[in-house]
Amino acid sequence: MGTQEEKPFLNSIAIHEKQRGGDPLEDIITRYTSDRPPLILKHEYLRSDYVPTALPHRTEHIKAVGNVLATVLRPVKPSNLFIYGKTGTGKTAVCRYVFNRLSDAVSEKGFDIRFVYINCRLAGTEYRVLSELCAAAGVSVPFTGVSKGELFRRFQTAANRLNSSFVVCLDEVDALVKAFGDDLLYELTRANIGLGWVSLVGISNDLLFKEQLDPRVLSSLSEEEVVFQPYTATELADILRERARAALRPGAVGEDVIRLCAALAAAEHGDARRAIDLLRVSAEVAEREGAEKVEEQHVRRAQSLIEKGRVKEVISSLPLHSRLVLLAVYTVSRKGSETTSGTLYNTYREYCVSLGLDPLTDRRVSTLVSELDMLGIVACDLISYGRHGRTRRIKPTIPFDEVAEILGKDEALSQFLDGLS
DNA sequence: CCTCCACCGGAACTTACGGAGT
DNA sequence: ACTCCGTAAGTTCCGGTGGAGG
Repeated sequence: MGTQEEKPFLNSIAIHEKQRGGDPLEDIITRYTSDRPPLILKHEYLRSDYVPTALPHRTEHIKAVGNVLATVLRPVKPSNLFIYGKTGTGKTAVCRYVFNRLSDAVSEKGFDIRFVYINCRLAGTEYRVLSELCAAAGVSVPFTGVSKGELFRRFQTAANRLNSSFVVCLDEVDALVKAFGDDLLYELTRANIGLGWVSLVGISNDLLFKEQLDPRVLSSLSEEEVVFQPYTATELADILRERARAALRPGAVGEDVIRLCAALAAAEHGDARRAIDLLRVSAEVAEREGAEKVEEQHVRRAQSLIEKGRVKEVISSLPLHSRLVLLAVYTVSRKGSETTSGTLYNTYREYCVSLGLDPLTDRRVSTLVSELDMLGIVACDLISYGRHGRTRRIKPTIPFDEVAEILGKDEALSQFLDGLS
């Protein structure tokens, strides 16, 4: 969920393309075999996870992070470091950039200091974070079956034997702590591995995250802190200009398109990742059309494409009961009545009964609704009807047709949509 | 001012499952 | 074959709670 990796936008675009008479592939083939160089020369430079050699407007941050970690070159254990900032402010890119440089410098000097980057949200569990640590220490561990304590012990013995030290970056560490508490962080900050040491670089995009930490963990983890501010529209434009220069055919994007992408992304918290995604998809749209250059209309289309793609992706990966709940939200609100937890649950239960399914409890449905809320496909607020109780009011956030289109693909669900669109 | 509805949401517990180790 | 472990989904239990109506 959340941020998107590479998406097959290409397919959906290709399908929408009108078929003219004759060979439907002819257009495409001539386009791809023509002598004219393609719009996009280097796809990888337009991926948001690519770490460029230069990071515009982040020199100060690179210096700050570098200053803290540079003691590895002595080699002395660096202070633990905490990095805060919203999504797409360059935290990950800066961290990886510094890691790359320092890792080279360290191996030139012949020290065995290993730089490990772990994304806690992608790893998902404490167990998998630990197993990535073990992998960095050169021990392979089973996917499951061993206790966390055992895993930690294996990491320590391996590190001990190698006599090496670690700088571990825990990206999106707030996700880990929210789900599993800060025990692992506590263990790591005081890990004792013989002559070596473990330094932590925690990255969080939740600014209130600190409050969830045990004071002991907090004090040792944030010996040093660096805060990342969101990019402004002009800064985003600089970033996009860099990427476009590296990735696209010269002259393929005008200044107006860069500015537009930057402005659209800046409106959404100055998220550089979104800005770059937007530019990439815009270029892809233009490319597929055989356009000479990327125009404003391509950007607009790319934006709605990204949004639709996100919604579709999220909804179609929902488990059955969540989809039934979602369906109930949209059908009830379609009938005009206000959707409260009670009415929602009743409709949901009817659907379950007519499908021959055991309905989940209201408590469970309540958390499913919260999940849908967090995914942004419904919107909830808590209201009180006084004597008549307190409940959540659940409102749809996406046009009914779009949801109906996606949910309707399921035979079982489409029957409930009949006569509503 | 107090009551009491119709839920919310935290926490502990249960069940099912799949893999490891022995 | 059997035990131990982690994960995921779900249930049971229960202590709140904002505010219209008494």
